[in-house]
Amino acid sequence: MTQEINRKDRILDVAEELFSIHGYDGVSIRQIASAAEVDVALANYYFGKKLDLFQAVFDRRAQLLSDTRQEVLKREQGKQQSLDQVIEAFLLPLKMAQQTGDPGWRNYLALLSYVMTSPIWNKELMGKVFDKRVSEFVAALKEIFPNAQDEKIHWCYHYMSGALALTLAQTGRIDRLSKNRCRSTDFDTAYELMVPFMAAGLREVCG
Amino acid sequence: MTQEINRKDRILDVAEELFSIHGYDGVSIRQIASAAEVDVALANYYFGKKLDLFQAVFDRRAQLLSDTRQEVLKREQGKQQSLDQVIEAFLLPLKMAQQTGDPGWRNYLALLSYVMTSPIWNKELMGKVFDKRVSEFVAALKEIFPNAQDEKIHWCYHYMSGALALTLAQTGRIDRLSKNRCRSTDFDTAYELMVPFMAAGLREVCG
DNA sequence: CACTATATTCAACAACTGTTGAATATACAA
DNA sequence: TTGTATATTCAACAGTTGTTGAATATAGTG
Repeated sequence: MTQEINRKDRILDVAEELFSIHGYDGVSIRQIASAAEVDVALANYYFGKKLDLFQAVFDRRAQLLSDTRQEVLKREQGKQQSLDQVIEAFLLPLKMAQQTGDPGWRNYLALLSYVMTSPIWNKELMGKVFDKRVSEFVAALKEIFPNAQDEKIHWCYHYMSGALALTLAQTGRIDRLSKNRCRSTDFDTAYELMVPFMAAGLREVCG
Repeated sequence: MTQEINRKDRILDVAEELFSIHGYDGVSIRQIASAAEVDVALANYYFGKKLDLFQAVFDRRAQLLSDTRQEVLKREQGKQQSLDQVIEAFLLPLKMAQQTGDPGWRNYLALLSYVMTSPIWNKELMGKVFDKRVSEFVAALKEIFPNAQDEKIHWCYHYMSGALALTLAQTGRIDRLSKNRCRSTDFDTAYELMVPFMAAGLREVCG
């Protein structure tokens, strides 16, 4: 036996991967069950309806991610941080998730991108867990730029959020455009350059 | 009669809207036909398979958008442009599309966002029409930053592309986070702030 | 052993899916 | 008028969808 993992988790893992690639409507429960080598009815037994399964997949790592983010922000709090440090702290949990080497996390980040960019899922799923942490991040930005208009700060976060979402999606487009000089899977470089890029943009618009 | 539009175009319009919201797998041909007040078989008569219909929807405005982009770039060529001007020229076709006031264009831009962020569709659809213009844009950036590493320029474009994609998606998230101080539908402000933001980021990373 | 809660399978349901071929209608040219 | 190309409808197909209830197995407890 290669790995001793229970069926319930295997269903979650497979669903996570397939949903992240094909989206909610692009995957059937039967496909998930088949890939997980499990009977169709078993997915229903554990998770209920298809929507609940999707929710369960999303929730599993969402809370963990949000908690890490809160922890990092609290740790750095009151330290008179620079703009670069604030941004870095915001990105750190994602960096950590990827650095575990767990392919499940990589799939989840792609799923997160799918949810972030979908007009339907965004409202339903992002609000519950992530919006609170984002508001804290925006508040930290406001402290750094006390004279900036709220709207400008929010638009800047929007740009950063978009850049992040496309990174997490791992579409392979940057590989194609750069003739393989850059890799969609190279999160390290993506984060490393993102920090000074976003900091400069913020200073320009809000400074 | 309120509007005299032929059924073929009406199918395209409806498909464009529904695909942009629910994605390819989230919409059935029957839903499209029903919303277009047309028989199911008629969609097949005009466009063939479902995949061909999706392709037709995507292609209809893609070429127009790419052509406008090329035209703008050519017009501005050899004018010793500033970085801001180059970025503005790149965004101009999208701005123009939105300023027509045609809701169809708005739907299409959301569909474009869906394609840009999907690992599956990206490869298949973005390459044919858009990648060429993007390469020209990246080349223009290289002229401005002749000493910058190729990879850095590509990553910067990646960030810009992500910010753009999330804007086109109109998810409503910025409305929620900013307590309605900002609007997802406010493309004018989004573009206006995006230019200095991206220019500053580029200068920081590539300058 | 018997009892019980959990886990898993099987078979089936009604609804919906994309697609098609034949039948019918419409428009237009000769 | 007739002939013909285009447009539109209708009915049906085989396959897939999410979901469920009953049957069976398994594991753990007394």
